[in-house]
Amino acid sequence: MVTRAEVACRAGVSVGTVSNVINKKAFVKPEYVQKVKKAIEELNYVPDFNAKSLARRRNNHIGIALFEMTNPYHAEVIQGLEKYAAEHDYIVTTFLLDNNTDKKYEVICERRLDALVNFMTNDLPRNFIETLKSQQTVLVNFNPQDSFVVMNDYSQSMLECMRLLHDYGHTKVAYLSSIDDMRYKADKRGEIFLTKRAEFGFDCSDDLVFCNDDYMLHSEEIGYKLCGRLLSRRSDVTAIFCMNDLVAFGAMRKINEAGLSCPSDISVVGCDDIALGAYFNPPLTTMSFDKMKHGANIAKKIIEKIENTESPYERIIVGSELRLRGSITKCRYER
Amino acid sequence: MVTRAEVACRAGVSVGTVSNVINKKAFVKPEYVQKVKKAIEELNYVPDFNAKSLARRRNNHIGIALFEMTNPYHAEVIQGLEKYAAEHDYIVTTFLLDNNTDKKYEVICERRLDALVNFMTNDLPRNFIETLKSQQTVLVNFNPQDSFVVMNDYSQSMLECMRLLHDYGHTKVAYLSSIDDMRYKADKRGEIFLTKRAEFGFDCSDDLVFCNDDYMLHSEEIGYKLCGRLLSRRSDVTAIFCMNDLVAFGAMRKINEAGLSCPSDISVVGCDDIALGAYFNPPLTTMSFDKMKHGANIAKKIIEKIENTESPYERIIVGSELRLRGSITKCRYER
DNA sequence: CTGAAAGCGCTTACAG
DNA sequence: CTGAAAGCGCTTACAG
Repeated sequence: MVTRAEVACRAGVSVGTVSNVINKKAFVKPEYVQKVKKAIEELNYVPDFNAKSLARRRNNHIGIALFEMTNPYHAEVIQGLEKYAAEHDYIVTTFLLDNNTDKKYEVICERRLDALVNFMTNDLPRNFIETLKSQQTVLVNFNPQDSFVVMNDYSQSMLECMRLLHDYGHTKVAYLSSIDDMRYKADKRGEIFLTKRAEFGFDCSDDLVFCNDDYMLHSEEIGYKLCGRLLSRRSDVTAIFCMNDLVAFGAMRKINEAGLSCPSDISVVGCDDIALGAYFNPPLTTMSFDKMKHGANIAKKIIEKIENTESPYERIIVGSELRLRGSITKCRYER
Repeated sequence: MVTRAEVACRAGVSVGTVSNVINKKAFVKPEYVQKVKKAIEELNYVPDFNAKSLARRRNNHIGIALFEMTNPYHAEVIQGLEKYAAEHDYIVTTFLLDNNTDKKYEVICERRLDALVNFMTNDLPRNFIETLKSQQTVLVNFNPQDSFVVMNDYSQSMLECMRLLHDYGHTKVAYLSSIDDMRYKADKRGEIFLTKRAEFGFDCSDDLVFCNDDYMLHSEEIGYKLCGRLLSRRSDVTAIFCMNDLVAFGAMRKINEAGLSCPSDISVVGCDDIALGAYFNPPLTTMSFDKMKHGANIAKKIIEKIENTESPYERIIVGSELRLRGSITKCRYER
């Protein structure tokens, strides 16, 4: 490996000067600039970012805490995030916190990340967060007082969809949540469904709401399982809100296996508009927002905060719109 | 940030000794071990992995070159890879090479990765590869002479499936490839289809084979597009092999939109068995292999090679098995 | 404007 | 077995 010293030597300048031409921080006599560039070219010199990091005490490294990599929703958000980050010389690495988490908390801390985005649904240990804070790591989706908090505002499209189902004559409308009971009520979607369903004339029974109780399950499995419970408890259900598209896929599978049909027997609505939703049969109605742009926005906030500690933590709110597709239709009892 | 020096000071030993107890490389008097551990505990000391990397000239960092993050196939493989890697103290970061690639090649080189896995379908520039080699980066899926090469052996399940379609009375069988003409023939699946279809009595016309010609498209879009071409050219087709499950989803969508039905009009077979395939309507028949385990195996080979340069580059071959589901059935003309 | 030098937080021969 | 010290490849005040 050729180092900066060799470049300096060949260019006949000091290492500091080489740094200055590479980082364009200070003015360097054009003649030297040329010499240095030539030396870099000839030696095929590639700077060592890790050494740079140590000296600058900044890594240009953003971490993402995830439970599973196979959720296309996160994949799209991360893709947008990593794209923006890359344009600003940051790399982003994902940490799977599905097992052996204590060790992984350590690993994350040791890497001295500049920022960590939390996409887990369960809580992370307090001392882990404290260590991160003491390292000045910029946090996303931890406690509001010391991190950015990303909020999806589904209220408009949720209401729009509820109105539509009402107009279609549905009254036995269920809700399947991939998060547990407590969180479900805090989640905007759940809250709106709970508080507004009476207004739309929906049946307000408790047994139309099902929450996940097993953290190890993937969303599609959750949807499948919860829909099974729903059908056995309330065979009169005619429409289902699902907390995300994967839950909806699981529910649709269960509906098919039960010998029923979506949408003619049961309408299904998902959330997040992952790319494959439009490819399903029937295509999935869902609440959509620009996930790539959202990811890029998160990255932007993070980088601003890293490069200017003064910039405040705030909420990042994203709106959504209803994407109407074949998975919902008029209530069968209305025809 | 508390450093190793402070720990040493509080424990009344030298930094070297602290290193020795942390890394367990040399025997340290038990009394000192205790003191050091106590100091670490009290000071809440977390080692700096980047500094360690610089000194050891090894990063414990594996990179993955990807075109898109939303392909669930790669997601699963990467998940297995990252899990194994994490257990061995490596982190893995993905680099999206979908745009601005020159800059990203630089970034990758600057990070001094210990290994890079190539999941791109197009070629990477020679000088990029050369730089990586000069850095001793362990390569996967580059040229066979200087990298591991991962091969999926679909031949058994491919033949099994061809036999089944034959038994079901299909003769107008198409193949949709998400990679271009040249690569398609080199790919095992394509090769087998091409060379064996006569044996199974399939129609051997060229216009039953369609290859992708647009690198910017995602697999599901490719399947949708190619299936459109296929249907307009050969409305008599009764079965379709798709190069992967996403291509199959695209094809199925097109079939539905054309007013046809899968499988009663056209049987569809995918490849890779991504998790959502079983959730489709109809559930997708596909060629399956354990992607997590496969990813873990790649990680294992990589780490062996990093930690023992002598260990040779070899081929990593994975077998597959047919996963029979609802998307294929008897040829409609046979009933 | 440029060079010499200290420093970033570790590891690792090398003496003792 | 342990400590002092050089070194990893950069950055960045500080003189000049």
